[in-house]
Amino acid sequence: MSKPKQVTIVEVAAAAGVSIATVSNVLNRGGIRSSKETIRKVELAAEQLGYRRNTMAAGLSRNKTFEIGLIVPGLTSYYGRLAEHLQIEAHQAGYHLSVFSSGGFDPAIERRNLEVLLQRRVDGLICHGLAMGMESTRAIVNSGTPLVLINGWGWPEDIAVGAVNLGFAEACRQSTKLLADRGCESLVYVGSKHSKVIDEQRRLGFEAGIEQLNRQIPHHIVDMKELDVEAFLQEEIAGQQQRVGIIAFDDHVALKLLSAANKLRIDIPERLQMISINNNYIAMHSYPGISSWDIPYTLQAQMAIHKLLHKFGHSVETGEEREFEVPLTFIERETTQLNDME
Amino acid sequence: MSKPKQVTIVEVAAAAGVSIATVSNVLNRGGIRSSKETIRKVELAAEQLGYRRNTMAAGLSRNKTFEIGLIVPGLTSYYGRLAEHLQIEAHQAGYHLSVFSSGGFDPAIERRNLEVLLQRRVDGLICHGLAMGMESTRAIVNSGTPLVLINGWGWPEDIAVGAVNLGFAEACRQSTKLLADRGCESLVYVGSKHSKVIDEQRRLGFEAGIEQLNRQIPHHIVDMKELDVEAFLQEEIAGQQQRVGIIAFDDHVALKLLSAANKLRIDIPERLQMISINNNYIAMHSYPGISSWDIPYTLQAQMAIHKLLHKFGHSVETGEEREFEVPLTFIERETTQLNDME
DNA sequence: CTGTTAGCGCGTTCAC
DNA sequence: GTGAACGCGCTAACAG
Repeated sequence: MSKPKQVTIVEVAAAAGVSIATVSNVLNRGGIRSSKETIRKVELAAEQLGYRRNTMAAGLSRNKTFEIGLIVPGLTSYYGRLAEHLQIEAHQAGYHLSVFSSGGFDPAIERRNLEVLLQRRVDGLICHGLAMGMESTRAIVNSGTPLVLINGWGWPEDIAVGAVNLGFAEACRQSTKLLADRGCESLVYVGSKHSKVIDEQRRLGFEAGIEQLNRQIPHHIVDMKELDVEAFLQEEIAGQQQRVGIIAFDDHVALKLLSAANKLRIDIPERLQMISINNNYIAMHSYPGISSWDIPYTLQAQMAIHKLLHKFGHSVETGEEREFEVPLTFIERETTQLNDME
Repeated sequence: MSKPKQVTIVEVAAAAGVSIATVSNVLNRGGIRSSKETIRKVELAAEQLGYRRNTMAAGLSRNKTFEIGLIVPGLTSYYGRLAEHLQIEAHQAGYHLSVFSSGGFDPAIERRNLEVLLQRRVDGLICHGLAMGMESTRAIVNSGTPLVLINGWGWPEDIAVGAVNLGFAEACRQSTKLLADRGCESLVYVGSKHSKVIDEQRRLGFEAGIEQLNRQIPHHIVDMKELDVEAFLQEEIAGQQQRVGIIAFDDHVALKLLSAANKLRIDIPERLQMISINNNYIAMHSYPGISSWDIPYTLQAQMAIHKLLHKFGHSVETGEEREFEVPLTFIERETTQLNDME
């Protein structure tokens, strides 16, 4: 069962009593160089017949699709919001964004999605943390399709026209300092190895933060995946008299820690302080509220889209650097606010 | 700056020393009716030249795009996961899914997305809870593109070929009963009017559940949007000696309630019991863990895709009913497990 | 089995 | 200002 035939400009032209070229002119460039009368007739005919322009034919003909492809590891939480904002920015520029999820860093799926997108001849590509490695990426992308990376540090110039990176390292560095200032006598970063590069950035920032402290301070790095949360907290906090500061990979990790702490009746923020990254719904509405680094999605999305538009020849502002760093904003909540500060 | 010219079958044909039709045959139907030798030559040439089939040209030519459009209100949490699963199912059937977010039930954006999708001549459409109303929907969709609704109750046959609906009503009905059985002497449904139809389903289920109880029981319905959570809990629970049962619209709403309850030191589940819908990360990892209704995403996605495939003529199993109801599964956690039951 | 040819729907010259 | 004609890259009949 094939699709019912759709209305084409041929039929509109016939109905309006003009040629197809005229119809194309009117319906395309808003009726430049056409008489008012003609415009009216054409628009009326198009309206009545229910004409809808065929994207494929148009794209084929002018070798431009006005489509941007996005590949993200998933569509939940952070990735989902990013996708939404990118879509908005793309629309605003007259493009539309096709969103593909690579099912959590699966190289095979990622590769297939990339292939699909290139076969559609998208004008540009935005990828979040490529999983498949740059050798094969290069082979695929060398079609001439501009690629912008999000959270891709140190990629060679010949594969990506630019990158928009979140300032995770800096956020973690400052968090370390802040927790130390708040009187934490032991610091730990609870990461998530699964998200390779972005976990690494956080770790680097944490280590840099430790280095910069004026004093020696016990610290270590653990991974949420291989962590018995309650046992960890028991040992880390309940056993000692000091105040411990935790930097959590993101709000999800933070929630787990927080729940365990609540269960163990650990006093927050007296005995345990915590900072997370993402500042999503969880951080805002958990108890106690989690101090967290907010992500400026709009700016991030704008930069990514603008880098592509710039490559397309549109005149838009875009950072000069190939790697643009988007700073996060600290939102303080109860997990770091000492009671006597209220 | 236009795109660099891409390799076409013409060039592959020349390189392989065959005609373009042969190339098309080999590269398309996996080499049916072609000699081994020819296949090898063509594949080699294609490989070396970096040929990549042009989806637009193919689609234009055969009047079929193998593309399915999805419109959801957003891309976070439930919607994001739904999109991911739909994408998987679509891929498995040889289609790909273009995901569009309508920015939280915005009729204008939804309409524009629909328009874009139809201009792309997608083979089918999946929409989650249409916002713009069926009059205008009908006008748009009457292009002959099959439409499957997700969580669309009671839509006329001429606009959608079917619907896949989650059993919210039933879940809420059973929740009501369960809470009553657990000794709750007062019940309240905390909804979210913003999500019209799915809120309504829950409400109906709640009311049905109340009706079916053997005894009279105080109950009412409130909306999270216009709720001072702490004041609400104070009045509802702290002031009385009875045990209160709450059914929350989803895990997000539940988290807010839970946090307030924790803050007020309300004993859960002795004084307050709670059941939510969605069973996402929050329900699983909050403290105490929230009893919640799990959504069978895979089944839901399969049904939706299969309804479309069926319409396309593929022979797949699909429920006979136009509206297929997907049942939720109850996952019990601490918010309803009385201590003496451990 | 392979090649020839006629579209698919639209954008874009050019003449008129 | 308008219309005829060609091309975009590919598929689908047919011929051979």
